[in-house]
Amino acid sequence: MATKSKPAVVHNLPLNQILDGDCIERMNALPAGSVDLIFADPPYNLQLKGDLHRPDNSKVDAVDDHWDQFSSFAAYDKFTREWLAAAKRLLKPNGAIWVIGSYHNIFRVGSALQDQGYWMLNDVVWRKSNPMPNFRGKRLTNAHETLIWASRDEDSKYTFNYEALKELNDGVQMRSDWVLPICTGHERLKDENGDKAHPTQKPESLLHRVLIATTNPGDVVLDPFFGTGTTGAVAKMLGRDFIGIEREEAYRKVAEERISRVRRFDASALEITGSKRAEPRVPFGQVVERGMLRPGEELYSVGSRYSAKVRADGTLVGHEVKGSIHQVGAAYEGAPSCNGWTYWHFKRDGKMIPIDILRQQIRAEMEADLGRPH
Amino acid sequence: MATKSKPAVVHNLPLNQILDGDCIERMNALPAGSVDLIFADPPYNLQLKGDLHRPDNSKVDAVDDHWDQFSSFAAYDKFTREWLAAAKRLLKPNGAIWVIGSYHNIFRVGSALQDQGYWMLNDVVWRKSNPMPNFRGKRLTNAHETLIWASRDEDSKYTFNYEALKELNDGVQMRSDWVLPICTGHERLKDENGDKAHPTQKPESLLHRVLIATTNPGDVVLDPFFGTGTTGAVAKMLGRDFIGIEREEAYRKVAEERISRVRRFDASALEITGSKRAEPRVPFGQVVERGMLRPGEELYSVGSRYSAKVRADGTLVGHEVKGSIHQVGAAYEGAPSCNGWTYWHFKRDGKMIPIDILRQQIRAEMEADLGRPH
DNA sequence: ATAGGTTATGAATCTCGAT
DNA sequence: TATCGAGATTCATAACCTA
Repeated sequence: MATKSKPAVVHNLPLNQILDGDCIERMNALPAGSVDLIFADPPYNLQLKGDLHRPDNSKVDAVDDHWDQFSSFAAYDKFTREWLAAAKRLLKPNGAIWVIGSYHNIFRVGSALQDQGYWMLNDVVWRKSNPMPNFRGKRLTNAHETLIWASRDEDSKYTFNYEALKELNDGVQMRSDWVLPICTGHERLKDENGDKAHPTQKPESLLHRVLIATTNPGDVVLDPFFGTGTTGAVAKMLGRDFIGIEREEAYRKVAEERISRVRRFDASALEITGSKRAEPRVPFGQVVERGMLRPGEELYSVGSRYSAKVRADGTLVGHEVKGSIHQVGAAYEGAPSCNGWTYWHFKRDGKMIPIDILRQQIRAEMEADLGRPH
Repeated sequence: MATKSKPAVVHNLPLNQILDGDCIERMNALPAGSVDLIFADPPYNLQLKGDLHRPDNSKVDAVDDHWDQFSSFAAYDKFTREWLAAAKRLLKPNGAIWVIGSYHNIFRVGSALQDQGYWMLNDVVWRKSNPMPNFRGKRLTNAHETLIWASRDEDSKYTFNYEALKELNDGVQMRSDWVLPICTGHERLKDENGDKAHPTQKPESLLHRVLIATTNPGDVVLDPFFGTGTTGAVAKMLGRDFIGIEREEAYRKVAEERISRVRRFDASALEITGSKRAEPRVPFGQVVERGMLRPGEELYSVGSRYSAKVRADGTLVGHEVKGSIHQVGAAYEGAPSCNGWTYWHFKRDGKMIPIDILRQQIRAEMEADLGRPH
């Protein structure tokens, strides 16, 4: 219960500390209307059945911790409504909340927020640049999580640093979808055995954006599911005060140690994120989906030597070959590889036009598009 | 109520028609368990206060239609639960549903789906490449909408064309975030005055992806909030049957006219990349029976690390193990399972050849026998 | 030292038909 | 309805290892 970097005086709040115990009881013991922002990463209530193995037969290290077990939706809803009510009481009138979740729980959380009179400002999609794939090929890769940003009341004058976020986003408005990598490498905290200290540690980049967007220096940020303390670490860096609540001793210990190592940034030291992006990859299927080429339409190689027909899934069928634009081109040419974008042409008004033109159109739209997060 | 392109016989379903009236009543009048997929774009229950003006003072043409007005969350929930229940009754046991929405309503919809026993498969984010900017700078640009894909029951054997979607995405598995432009240009339907015919017309590219992913040709797709008929138009193109329900006369008229102009793609363009799971099963014993491998011959794992001997009944004997090609491979690797077809190799002229080659030969012969060239 | 190849791993509601 | 066994299935990134 240490990790102090500043005396706790205002409202008698236990600032920059990690409280132990149950988050609902702890929140109810704090003074009402004293917190500027709450960031919450509650249990997701995953309902996993058996083990899952990768195609190489290695076992996936699943989230099977006791704190993620609920007996029913009703039990999960009860828990959710109780902690959200405690959170609302704690917020200042102009305070706001962020909650992160997946499709297992976020719809329950969102409904509860609305029912309790929170005012939804945005739902934000964290698009993971490196998600875990779907190993059995039975669903889409679960490549995102959802955050809800809501103010305490409909008429709250919430904090939103529009200009700062615009700067973070190369001068255009920040969108509701954020591309950020998951937490790995040195940032990922390990326990004594070298295993991950927490199964669901969030990346600091995510908290960085949340806190820059919706708090000011000196604000009090509370995290009722503190875990290994990402919220506290980023809050300290950015000159915000935090209050953490975490009932697992092991997590608290890791978090305290972590936060003690964090240095507060100079006011001038705010991070610049200006990584150049490679040209975005455009799947040929998008050309078909967007109706730029129709299923059934013929494509031709240079000189019309070969032709193949477009299918609805973005593959080609030719003479005894089918596959991607690259594969069919390579097969015809007897070559090990082939750039289908420059190889294939379509006919318009008697003219042969390379399909790469269509890719360029799509890329132009993507460029024109507002917002290039990250 | 026309737009027929095929006689309605199966189950006496009104195929390829647009029904008028209330969607709940209409759905309840159709036979239970008769529909493969439901795509629903229900009212979003937007809570707009006054008019919204752009910085140049032009007025934003908001969704303020009477059908989007609900007096409370309770009223919206009641409506949602009623139409979802009617939809569930209509679905075949292996049927599935898609619902699209925004943060105003999707949390209500998601909770209702879970409460009614639908089984969530993915939430999908439609990331708009060209969203409307946020004019007031008080929030993030609302640049996405959310779709929920759920099967009727937890144990439904739902349709998912994994390989086709992988092709659509340039050979890597499709993710849960889809970047697609909003509906504009020629695709956006206009009324007699040149105004948009429907405030929330969805892009055909979105429906294309949904229908390719989760239906097969000939499936019946129902859309209870048909609007201007994007679902019907794309279903017709892709050789699926549709049933539309729409209570607004004006929308029905636009939709009928629109769908009548759509041409179905020919069958060969609708064939998509298939699944290996659908290939006929070949017992390893057939390889031995046909003399492609002889009893007593040695098989080797990759790198010749392990070997085993073929027996006359199509089992293998190795070092202290015997059983199927899969069992012996799994035992050697200490793995929970093993695909013996790709694990084992035989030697010919000093080269190691995977036994899966032999299975492919047998399958090719089986195809030839059926008189189906290719 | 560097380049290149190999291995490890991440909030996951992850098979299906025959018996 | 439960059990059994065939056999289908992965992407991005960082750490580690080898030449």
